Amino acid sequence: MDQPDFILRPRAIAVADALREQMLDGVLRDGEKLNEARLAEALGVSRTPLRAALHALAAEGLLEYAPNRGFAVRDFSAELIDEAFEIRAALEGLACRFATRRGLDAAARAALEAALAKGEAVVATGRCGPAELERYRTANVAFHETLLHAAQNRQLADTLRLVLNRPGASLRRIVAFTPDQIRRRVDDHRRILDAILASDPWRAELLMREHVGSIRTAR
Amino acid sequence: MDQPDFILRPRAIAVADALREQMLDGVLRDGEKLNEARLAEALGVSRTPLRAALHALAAEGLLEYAPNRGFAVRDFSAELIDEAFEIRAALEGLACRFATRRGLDAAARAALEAALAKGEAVVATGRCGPAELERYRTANVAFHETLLHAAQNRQLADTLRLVLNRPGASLRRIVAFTPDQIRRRVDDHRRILDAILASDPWRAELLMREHVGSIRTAR
DNA sequence: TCAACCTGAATTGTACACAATCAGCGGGCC
DNA sequence: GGCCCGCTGATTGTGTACAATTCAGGTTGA
Repeated sequence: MDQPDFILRPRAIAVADALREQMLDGVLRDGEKLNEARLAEALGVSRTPLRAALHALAAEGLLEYAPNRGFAVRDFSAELIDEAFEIRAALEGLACRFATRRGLDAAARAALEAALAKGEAVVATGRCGPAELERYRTANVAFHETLLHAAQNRQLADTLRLVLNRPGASLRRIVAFTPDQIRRRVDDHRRILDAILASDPWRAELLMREHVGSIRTAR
Repeated sequence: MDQPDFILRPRAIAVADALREQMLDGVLRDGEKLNEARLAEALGVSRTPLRAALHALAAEGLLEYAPNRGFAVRDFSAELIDEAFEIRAALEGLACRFATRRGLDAAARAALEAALAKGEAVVATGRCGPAELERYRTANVAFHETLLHAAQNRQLADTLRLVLNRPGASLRRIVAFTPDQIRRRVDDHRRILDAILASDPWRAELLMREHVGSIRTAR
């Protein structure tokens, strides 16, 4: 949505997106060394835009870079993912406080209510097959993204985006697999929204922080 | 220290560092459009490594990028700097908690004590001329960097580093200009260290968060 | 007067060729 | 046998040429 598709995106940008995707999907394995010539051919571009993308991804922290030795996929062990979740919890808590302080506009409020309702509808089924999990996942992503947007803080959005791009720390990843767990997480969302609507920034922050932080240990 | 100087650093890396420096020093002005050909000549390199550096800096959030339209220095208004300080406060608070949870080794403890003693020595003079401010600045940087290192969390270090690189949010920037203000900030450091040594992670986090957050409003 | 539209100069995006550096390995030396 | 040295193929780093796109301006037409 940021990039209208009638604008031809430079290959460097498209390649960076593709690689990010491949890392999230696990096509590129942890610690894997990236050979520029082979990778360029596989992606159908020359080494020039590829290298620009690699430098960008290294700056984002997704790749390791050693001079004259090339790029390698950074390995995200379980411990590192735990760390990422704690950072994510702190930053999303912040976003929640900012959004509360600033106040929700009608659109944001409607979007949050809709996401919440969708989650509660999943809970109401009492089931948690693949279809339910998928519906819950999209509701969850919508809830968190809407809140981040409502914080209207681009620095925070950028910083958080970097953390969310880490494999294993993505918003897409859900940790609730039983009806009770989903119920608990949707209930978290309800309370968070209540705190925001009650204009209680610190409570909103605390609840969000706890909500995200609980993912870490819930594995 | 990360990069022994007998390794010849690629131009792309050196150029990125130089540009970062120029942005912190205000040589490159906010919002300024960067012309690749001119910039490359000014830095004495070709456009190839320059463009790699630009893509990296854009990924770090220091530059704006628009396809086919090039790179521009991101402008950091007072409001954006406030936002950066709130993020910094949250992340440094986190670092403080991690360091406490993990426990300080002898070297870290000694370094923190030394930085603190240096700050207290400045306070003891009762003066705050340029020399005192400079001594306080180095003590302050040492205190915060040591703590970040002691957290032993590379993801957090990377994330925080990005925020610290934002012009105006740097560690080098000090906000205490009267003896009383310096006294207060050194006293903050003392309390933070006390909490860490007392193995009180949450108090350590809270104190650090307040300490950094107070910079924002202290302007 | 003003908007739409050419047009070419400036600027960015990409490919490729070549230089610099590294990793693996075999041979000589102690 | 173990260590150092220098070679060689492979890989990364950089410069340069050219293609693609944007932008400023002047021109034309309603």
